Amino acid sequence: MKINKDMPAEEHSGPLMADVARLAGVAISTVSRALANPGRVNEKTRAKIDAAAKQLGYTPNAMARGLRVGKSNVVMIILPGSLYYGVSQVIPLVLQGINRSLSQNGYHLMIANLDRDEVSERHILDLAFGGTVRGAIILSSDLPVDGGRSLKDSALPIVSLLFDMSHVALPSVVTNDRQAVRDATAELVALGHRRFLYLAGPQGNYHDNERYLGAVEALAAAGLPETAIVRSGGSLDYQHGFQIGVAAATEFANLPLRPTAVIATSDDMAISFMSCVQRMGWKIPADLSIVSFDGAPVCEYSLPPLSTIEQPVEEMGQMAVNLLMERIDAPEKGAAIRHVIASKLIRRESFGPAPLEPDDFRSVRPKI
Amino acid sequence: MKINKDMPAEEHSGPLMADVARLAGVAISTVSRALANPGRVNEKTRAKIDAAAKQLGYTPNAMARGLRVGKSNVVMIILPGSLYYGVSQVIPLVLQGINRSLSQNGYHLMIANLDRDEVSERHILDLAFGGTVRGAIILSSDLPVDGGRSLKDSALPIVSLLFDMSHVALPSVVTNDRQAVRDATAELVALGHRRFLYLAGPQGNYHDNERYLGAVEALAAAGLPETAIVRSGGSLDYQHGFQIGVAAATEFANLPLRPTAVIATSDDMAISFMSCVQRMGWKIPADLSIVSFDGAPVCEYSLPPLSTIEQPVEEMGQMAVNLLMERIDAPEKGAAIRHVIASKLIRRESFGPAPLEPDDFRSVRPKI
DNA sequence: GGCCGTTTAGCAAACGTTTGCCAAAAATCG
DNA sequence: CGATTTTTGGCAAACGTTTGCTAAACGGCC
Repeated sequence: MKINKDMPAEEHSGPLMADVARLAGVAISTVSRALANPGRVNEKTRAKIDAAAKQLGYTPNAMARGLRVGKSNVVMIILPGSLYYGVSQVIPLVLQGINRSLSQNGYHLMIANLDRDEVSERHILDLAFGGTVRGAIILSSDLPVDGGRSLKDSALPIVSLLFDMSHVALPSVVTNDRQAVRDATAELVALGHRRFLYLAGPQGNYHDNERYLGAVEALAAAGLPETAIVRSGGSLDYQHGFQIGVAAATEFANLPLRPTAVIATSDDMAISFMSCVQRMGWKIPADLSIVSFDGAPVCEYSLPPLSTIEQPVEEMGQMAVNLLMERIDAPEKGAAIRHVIASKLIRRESFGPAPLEPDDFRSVRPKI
Repeated sequence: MKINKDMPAEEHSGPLMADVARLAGVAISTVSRALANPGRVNEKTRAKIDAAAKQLGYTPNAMARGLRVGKSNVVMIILPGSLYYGVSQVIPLVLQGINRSLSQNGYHLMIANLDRDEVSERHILDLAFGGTVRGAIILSSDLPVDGGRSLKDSALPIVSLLFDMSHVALPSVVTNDRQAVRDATAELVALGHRRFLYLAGPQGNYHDNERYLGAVEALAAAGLPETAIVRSGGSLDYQHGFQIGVAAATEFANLPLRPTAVIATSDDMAISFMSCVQRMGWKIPADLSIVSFDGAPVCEYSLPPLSTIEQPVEEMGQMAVNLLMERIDAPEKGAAIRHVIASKLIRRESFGPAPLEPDDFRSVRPKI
């Protein structure tokens, strides 16, 4: 007779492996082996066990297995906090791509939001150090820290997506931002543009630096002075990119020497910028060419359709997962590799030749 | 002497509760009580334990705890599959809202994609029956099923978000779609509109029915015939809503009796529709009024700004989480309640009086 | 029938917690 | 100061798997 000294799981619903074993007339260990290690067990018994399992609707308890083998089958994605500055348009695609790849590898996806508060950082570290997750994909340039613990110190395999974190030893999947902007800017120069406006994202953002540098390099290569480009935005105070575009529009309107081409760090800000300046009376692309970043589907349907430098996020997500899987299988293998995926400029109508400059272009302002 | 017969966790990184206990000079059980049950332990010992834990960087193993107590602290969100038909714009907001609420309750968020394939359904059921998740929030109208097992049969607390699933005993958080469309349509009627186009989402979608009925009811109330509204779209073949809008635009152009007002099931399709018809030469809102659904931030920056019926998704997510928490705490309490949250029409420029009808309106077609 | 090679049964020890129960200590009271 | 009540600490058994080991069962072969 069994003495029930403690009473933990009063509501433990499902069938156990022991039930399957009983029904199939085999030992528990055989069931375990049949379900996990193929080949370790006779095909006939295996079929019997499978049938029994199906009949009972048996599902192995993931926590028990995880505890025993010391591994989980969950990967977390750490999203930048409060949030999604420019990339809100593209987040669902990222998630979908990553989730699909993980599924194929038998993993599940957990979301962690890196808000700027202590609680969220603690939660992330609890997941990392508490054995809940097996690996992480991070979409932010700073790693969470909380009282002594730091993600960096964890043994957790991590790969960085969109941001280049190879300098802190994280394998990173990025696009060739700088190159892409350089090319796009060069094209704009070839189209006659001589004055540029750059819409920046959050201060110090990795992409910002890269992209801005790309533009600057292209100007230098064309023999244009550095003053040919004006940088706008760069505040962290905005909830999302749209607001940056709105602010930039008024800034644009007040510039004494108005640029004829705009390069935006994200589609969000380009869309709102474009909307505002058009309502102020400028024509796109007649007065102003615009090109932005991310390749959000909605760009195709703005007025005019927005040229954007597409980040192939699905492909990138897949690659990030692959890298993570490698890291999981062989933790020490390979130092931080930077994988660069080519982004490509999708040319749409927002992109055209520079307007002819009237002699008094300084005072030119369209009538509404 | 300890015999090491099996060798499971070769790489077990972190400190254990036993280490904390040793460092603090107390028993393991005391540590456990100190960390979990406040008040069950002397304040002084507690401080000692906290210090020791922090010094070691100790994080409790979630799987061990979960196994012992028979509960996890993970909730999954089941997203409609291949996917995000119309709501892609709004998914990040939903996720963020839900994640924030869950965090406050000490839960983590796991993503499950309900693609239409067997693998994804199996994964979801593994999560549900394998004890990995403690509850689920579902954004789809059909529940996953896989060989014998069905989500419906699981003891898992589930709440439905956006879709009314109260008829299958799931607490549901929805907006008053029908009412909102009825009101919006009535307003359009009052503005002189007499012919409507309705852009539908995937066939049989709950929202579609509701919203379409709302429009029909408004027409009936105004004494207009049912033929006053034309229904377009409704195919499942499109990857996302944008394509529905494009297809609807050509359909619109070919209608002999052109509608003067358009009601779209999602912002996505409204945006692409609007873009297309404007490029064909129609003026919005002069020739055509448009109103859509979801309240995506981007609507504010379309040209013209798009009127949209906002679904307060953050609030809805929060409510869904609250309902789920109730269900978790008291599984049998309360049958399937339907919580209706008011959506509100955000009136923007895409919404205006009906154009004056020339006598030969049948042949009217703007010149480009 | 004896021998050998596969399979499977059975056992038991983990994995790292939580928790009921009892003993010990501390606090309170007469 | 001893007795009684309250609080706190420690022991050990679970939670549901996996896995190494040994021994037994089974089948085929000479």
